[in-house]
Amino acid sequence: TDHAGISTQRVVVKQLMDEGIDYHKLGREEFEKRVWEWKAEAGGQITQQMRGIGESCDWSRERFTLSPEMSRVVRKVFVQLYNEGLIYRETRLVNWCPVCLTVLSDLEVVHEERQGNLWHIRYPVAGSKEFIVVATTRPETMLGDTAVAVHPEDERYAQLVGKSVVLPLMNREIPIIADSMVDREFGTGAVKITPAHDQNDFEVGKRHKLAEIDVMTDDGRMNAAAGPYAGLDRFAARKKTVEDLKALGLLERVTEHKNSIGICERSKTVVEPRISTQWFCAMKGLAEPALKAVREYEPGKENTIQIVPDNRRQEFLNWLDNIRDWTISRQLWWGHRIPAWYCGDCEHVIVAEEPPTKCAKCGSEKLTQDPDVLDTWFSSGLWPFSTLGWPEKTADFEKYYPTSLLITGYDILFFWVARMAMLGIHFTGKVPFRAVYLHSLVRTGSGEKMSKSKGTGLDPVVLNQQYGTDAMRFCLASMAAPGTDIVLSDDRLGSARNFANKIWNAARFLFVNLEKFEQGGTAMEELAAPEVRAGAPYAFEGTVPLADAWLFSRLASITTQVNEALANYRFHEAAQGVYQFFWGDFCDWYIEWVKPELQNSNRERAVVAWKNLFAGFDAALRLLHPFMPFLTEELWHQLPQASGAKSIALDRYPEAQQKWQNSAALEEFEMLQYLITSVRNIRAEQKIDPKKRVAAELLPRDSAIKELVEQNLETIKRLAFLSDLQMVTERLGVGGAIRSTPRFDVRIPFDEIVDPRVELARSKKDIEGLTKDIASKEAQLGNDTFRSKAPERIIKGMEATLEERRMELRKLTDRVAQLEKGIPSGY
RNA sequence: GGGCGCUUAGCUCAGCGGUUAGAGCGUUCGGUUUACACCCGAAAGGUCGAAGGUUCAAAUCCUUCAGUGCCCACCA
Repeated sequence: TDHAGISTQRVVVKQLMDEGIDYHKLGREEFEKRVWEWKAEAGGQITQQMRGIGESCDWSRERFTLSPEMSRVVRKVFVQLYNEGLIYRETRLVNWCPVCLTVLSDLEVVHEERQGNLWHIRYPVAGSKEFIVVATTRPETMLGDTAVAVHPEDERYAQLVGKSVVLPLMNREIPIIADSMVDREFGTGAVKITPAHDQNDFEVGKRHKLAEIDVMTDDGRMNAAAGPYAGLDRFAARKKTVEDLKALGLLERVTEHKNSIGICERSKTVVEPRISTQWFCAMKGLAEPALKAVREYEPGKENTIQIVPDNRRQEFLNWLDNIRDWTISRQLWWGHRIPAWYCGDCEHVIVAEEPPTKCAKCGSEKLTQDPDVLDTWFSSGLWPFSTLGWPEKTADFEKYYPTSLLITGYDILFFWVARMAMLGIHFTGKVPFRAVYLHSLVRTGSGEKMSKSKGTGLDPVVLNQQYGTDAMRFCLASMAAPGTDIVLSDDRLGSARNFANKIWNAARFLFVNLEKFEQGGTAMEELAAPEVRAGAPYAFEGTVPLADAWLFSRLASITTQVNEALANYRFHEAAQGVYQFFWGDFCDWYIEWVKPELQNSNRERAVVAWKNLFAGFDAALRLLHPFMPFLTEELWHQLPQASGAKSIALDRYPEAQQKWQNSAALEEFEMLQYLITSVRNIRAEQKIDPKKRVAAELLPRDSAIKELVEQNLETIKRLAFLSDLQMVTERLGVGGAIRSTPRFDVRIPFDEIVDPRVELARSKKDIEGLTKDIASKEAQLGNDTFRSKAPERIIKGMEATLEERRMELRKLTDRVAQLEKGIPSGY
């Protein structure tokens, strides 16, 4: 964890204020003590939360940026950068927060488009009755004006350049100068120059050697230099100056103007550009190698960094390309004190890791340390190596650096990731991480960024209580498509909770039935599938039951799919894959299918069923474990084969087994699924009494399918709720509702209460879809260019389906004709 | 002013060159089949923002446009 300089200081300052204590009066040392006390509580809370949501960390390696060890690294790094000339101290115009009372880096200033005004003010030209009209968005800063600038080639003002104006309200004479920075098109083409309060003006001031008159205090009020306005808040001063100008007849007009305002990221106050002496870090040289490492990334290439998702990579490169120097000092008390001392006698600056006793230049002992601290991100930027014991060549450092992966939100790509990349490479010569995964941010229902101050944040602890930690984790993972943000909804969370519940219930089914089975005298251990841990299903010698072969084949593809998704940081695909497998395949089909087998009076067969059931469940739990750690860990330990193992987290993650792939079983099982679904569909469509078992007829078109159905007849009858499934050899007539595939037709005859009109409507609708499809396929296959250019497998596949569809269409057309001709009486 | 996204079923979103476009929720119909109603079974619902273009083939690639969101930037 980092010490979060500004935010933490703000919190504690406020806390003190509530107690009626002014932190300035408390003094630095006492204040720091208070912050440490606060940190002891809050810091614990954060790691508690992390544990609560199931983050799996090596907690023994927890580090804090302000610890003595980390602080030592910070000083070492600072001194080295200083000696290399990369850290320097300078007076320039910086971003100042009048509430936090500190300088801010460019990144800590967020820009907001706001509706403002453009005030056109008359500045009287000295010794004449003329005016020059300037346009400004910040009239209060005119109190610090030291010139008026026009464009050198602007004919309108050419004769005025070199003359001066009398600054209204202050009655100070200031020059009219020419500078090409002025945009002739904007406003009046004449600009007031306030070097102490505007970046552009500051530069103009430097070029023309203008005085810099700071008219504000550090907390955003007008100071003595503002004359009669002294003491007024800057916004009150704006109002007052405008009123006074108006009274003097010097306000020509006011127009509306949209402009972007810099806001302090923490306090949300309008940031004030202010002249100040600060410490800076030169970035160009540091950025270059980091830029190279990211730009030259290729899989496997040494010392490069992969950024995921890819579009963030371009963002990263653009930012580093245009990087500007980093303001690293902060006027705070909570943080790493800058290791610089000033000599009270000769003003020499000493930068050292340890406090010096006397001035290196004049020997004076009157040394005072710089009161400022470093930007929090300075120490955070050292994280990957500072935490591993650098600069010592520790075993940890040797082993874990460069780290493999950094996971963080994209909102701190520049703040943190870029700085780690730059500093890591600079100090160790190696990239700090080989890959960066930038995850989505969770947004509110209306798509806004969550905000504590607006109260629109979602508390993970509350969500955990409402839905369960596993459900929340699974929900987040399943929605984490890279490149888009997540809008958490109750619906989605609810469905994840239902999933957790489903897993729980499936387990309950297993264990309840296991109890019954064990009473039959089989020991738990005998049901273990020991080879599962090595990635192989146990009961695969000899004849494999179809459903088992199918399940493990499905498992093989899901495992491949999940592993691939994880390797490519496509967590949502992984989560959705396991969901589908567990609920759709394992629960809805497999468990239902093997239920009777589990209590089969044939002991041997029952044992096989149990072993495979456990093996499948085991694999599913393992696949699910990263998403739902608590539930899976708990359930896994109850499985027979888990005995002795420490933790599912420490056991192996499933790898796809080639030998489980079984396309024949897949195809056969799907055929039976289709058969069962067809019957269910007819039942539902025909509103057959759900309590009524009906008899159906089946016309198999080849002996293989006939055999297949015969072998699984009892299961099919059970799952399709049939009293009988009669094999027939003759073509099925219209006397019922029919579903067809190329390999079989199935029919429920009319005497089982079937309404021919429903069947007729259904057939007509099917014909419509088929006709359209056939037409489009025929058109494509009839196209010579398609035939010559499209790949063979596409053409072959399309031809085959076309043939099937045509056959189906013929059958349907026939049936419709017959139905229309002779709907039995009574309907 | 630059850059990056997004626009697909009523809602929230996947899919991002190939054979009748998917999920969850919602909706409709049916259900006390000894794990689960936080459930089971079945179904309806989309000319994939608009217009052009590339291609044998486009939701998927390109261009323009229209909405919308975000990031970056020193237009007073």
